[in-house]
Amino acid sequence: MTAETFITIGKLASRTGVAVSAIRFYEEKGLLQSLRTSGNQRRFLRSDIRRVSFILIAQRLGLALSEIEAELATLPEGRTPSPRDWQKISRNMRDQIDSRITLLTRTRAKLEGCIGCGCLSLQKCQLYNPNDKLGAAGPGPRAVLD
Amino acid sequence: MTAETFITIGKLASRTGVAVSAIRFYEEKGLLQSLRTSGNQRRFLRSDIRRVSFILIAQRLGLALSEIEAELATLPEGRTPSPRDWQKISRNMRDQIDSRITLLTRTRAKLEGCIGCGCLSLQKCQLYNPNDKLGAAGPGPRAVLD
DNA sequence: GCTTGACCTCAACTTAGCTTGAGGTTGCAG
DNA sequence: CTGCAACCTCAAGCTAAGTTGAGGTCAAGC
Repeated sequence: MTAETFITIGKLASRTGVAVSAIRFYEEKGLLQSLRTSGNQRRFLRSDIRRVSFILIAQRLGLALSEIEAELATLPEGRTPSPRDWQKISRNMRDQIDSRITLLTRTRAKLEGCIGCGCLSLQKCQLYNPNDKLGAAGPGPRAVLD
Repeated sequence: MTAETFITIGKLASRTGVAVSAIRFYEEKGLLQSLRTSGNQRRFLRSDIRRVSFILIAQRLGLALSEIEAELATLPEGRTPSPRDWQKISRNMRDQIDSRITLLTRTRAKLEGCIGCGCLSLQKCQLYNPNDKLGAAGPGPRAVLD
């Protein structure tokens, strides 16, 4: 017998550590696809384990599900992605990580000279008002560090 | 006339770039305190501008409001915090940033050797299953990269 | 001394990312 | 061929972090 190509939702859940309900949710959101048995049960590809793992890692990096969906959309639908497919997506990921590290490093540098010196309350503070446009229009705390 | 010690909610909002509704919300959550006029309007300390700025910066770093509240709780209530107070909190902050950078750096390193090589779907993958305890109890995708 | 913009409360709504529960069906092991 | 764990759908609920709106009050400038 050939190695089973399809796995149940429960198997996908236990292999990735996410709840069955979360997997259904991801599918609903378009991050996963599945086939159905004649009895209407989902069947996933083994390679979806990797796909879910990727979702988890990307979430860790702070990506929203919608952004993750965009990344995953570059993978071939329906067939098992090749290592090369994953490598490409992985490069994007590394770039995201790089820029997050850069941002954090810069923030840390500013923090040293800013909260430390007590200038945090001044409008000219670089850390929270980098472009001198506070009190701008629009709701939400969007004026900071963008 | 002495410089005004107290500012209105609108002033605090415009000086920090956050919405008035958000400031009320922060107060409700215990991140800010205010006095009231005889007519029941809020009056904040000027130093609350700094406090709100801190909230915004901390949010940027990914802290939840509840965590930020914990940080802020180490500041003196009711009186204007000294530069030294802020320096202390700023050190904590820097430590948090440091550990986030470390985590990202490690994740990047693993990503190189993991998604890149295609092992992401294997249970032994370090990246998504560092301690070999997948399928653990409890809801949510908590088994990954903790 | 009035007008008007800024302020007040309270309740309901929003988005993201899920979980929980009710009520019903499937599929595999014995 | 039966029992029961695992699956199904759909609706409702939850937390975080706010926003929006209704209905009403305050205070400061003319």
